[in-house]
Amino acid sequence: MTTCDPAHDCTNCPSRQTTEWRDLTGSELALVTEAKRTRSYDAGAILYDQGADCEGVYCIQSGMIGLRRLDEDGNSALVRLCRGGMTVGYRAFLSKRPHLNSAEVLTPSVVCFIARSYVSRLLVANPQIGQRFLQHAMQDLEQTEAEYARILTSDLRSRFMHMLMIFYEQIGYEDEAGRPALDLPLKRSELAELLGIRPESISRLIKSVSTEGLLDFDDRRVHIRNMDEVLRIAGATM
Amino acid sequence: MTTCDPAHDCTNCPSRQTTEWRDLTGSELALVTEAKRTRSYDAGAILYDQGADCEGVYCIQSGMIGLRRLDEDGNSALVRLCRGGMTVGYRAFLSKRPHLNSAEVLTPSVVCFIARSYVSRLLVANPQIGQRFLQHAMQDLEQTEAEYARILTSDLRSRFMHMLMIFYEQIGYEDEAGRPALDLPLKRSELAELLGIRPESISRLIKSVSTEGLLDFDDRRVHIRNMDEVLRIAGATM
DNA sequence: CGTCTGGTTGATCTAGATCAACAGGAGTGG
DNA sequence: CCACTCCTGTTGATCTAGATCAACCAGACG
Repeated sequence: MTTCDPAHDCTNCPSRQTTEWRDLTGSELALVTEAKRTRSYDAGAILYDQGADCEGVYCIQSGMIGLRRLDEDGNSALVRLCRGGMTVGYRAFLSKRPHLNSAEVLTPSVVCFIARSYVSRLLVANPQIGQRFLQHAMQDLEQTEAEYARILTSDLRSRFMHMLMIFYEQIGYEDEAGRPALDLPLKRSELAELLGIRPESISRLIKSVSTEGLLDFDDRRVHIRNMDEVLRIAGATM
Repeated sequence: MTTCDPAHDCTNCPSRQTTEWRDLTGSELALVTEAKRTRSYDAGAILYDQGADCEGVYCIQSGMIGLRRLDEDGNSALVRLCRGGMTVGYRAFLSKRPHLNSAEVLTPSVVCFIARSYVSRLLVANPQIGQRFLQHAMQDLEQTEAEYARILTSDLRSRFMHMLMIFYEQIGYEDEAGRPALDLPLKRSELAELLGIRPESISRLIKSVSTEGLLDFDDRRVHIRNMDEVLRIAGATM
């Protein structure tokens, strides 16, 4: 399921500049490099379980991690997606309480684990890190609240288009014909879990926007045929 | 619309113990007492507008404030309720960016305003305050994410019951007959905005749970007739 | 007295849920 | 190699929860 690859060195890690670790000094970096455990994970692997105590934080180098929330009745929802350059599991660390979500590997990923004790040490050594965590929390809060407001006011089609545009911003490209395109990193059922609907409804939604000529879906590949209209439906504030 | 009442003194303010100001020392408290502006607001007043720059933070002494988000199409949703002992407007202060929501007075309220410059000074003088703000952000994030997950997985009836139970925890009491009861602080249309539905749907929802004998609604007064069942529908994790 | 706001009700429409069937791979094991 | 199951996705038929539009009612307030 997982393999270990200790070759990575945080000093040159390209992801680090976007994480809370960007302010580390040379000696602190050396500490992290020594402390971290780098591993590759296949899709389906679990970084940590909802309800488990926090053992440390996870720095994503590449791949996609989903934060999943399970309720009492066994319903689950994907509440957040995390990609390379993001740190997950930090909230349980800061709050000193159990994880509220589980972290599931959605696409093959390379992730560095840094144990709680080291993070604590770094936090004491470099107060800047605390600031970065605060910023991270604020950013997560803004994003979640925006999605929350969107779900209360917008219909499904608008939320679906918005989700696609988020993906496009992150991993969009131009196809051979110069058209905007993207390769969805998730399967249909995961898209459904992000929107809080059933997989069947995703199928029908895709079919309807396809027949209207807005987008072309070929398995996970999406070609955007009418960007203006897609953006209009998704809503101005992207 | 509003009246000014400078008589309040933060030193004895009962709300302070639950806010980020709980760690203030004597001299810092004196600064706040001097800096703050205490006012009474009627329902409908606006503390700040979505998109406006942050001028300071608002300490709620009593009453209920709603944070409202407006989207491009003019749809609005109530994304958060804030009561006495809570500080609002702190996020725009921390992020140094415009307010993402507007703050609207929902029931007559007494609110202290503390200008940005003073908050900055306090933040420098007492680093504990920064910690408190981080905790506040983390708490808001937890709450919003929990609601977000709930909306994705639960049906309307469950969310409605959950909302009522939240109110009950905060302002519930026992009626003459010893039954659990509460007085809703909001009008029907505001309840609807919290759930992202139409006022007509709230009416019908109330009618249906009433005829089932779960609850009695008399205008804004609610008597809970079958607490076990209400809790079951609301979901275990309250 | 008229007007306005907040709330309820009725009739109808529609978006998703639900349940069931089925199709195409990808393994897996004979 | 084939037969098998598992997994993912699609489609169809039907049902239901809310939206929508319209009417109406009660109280507050000029």
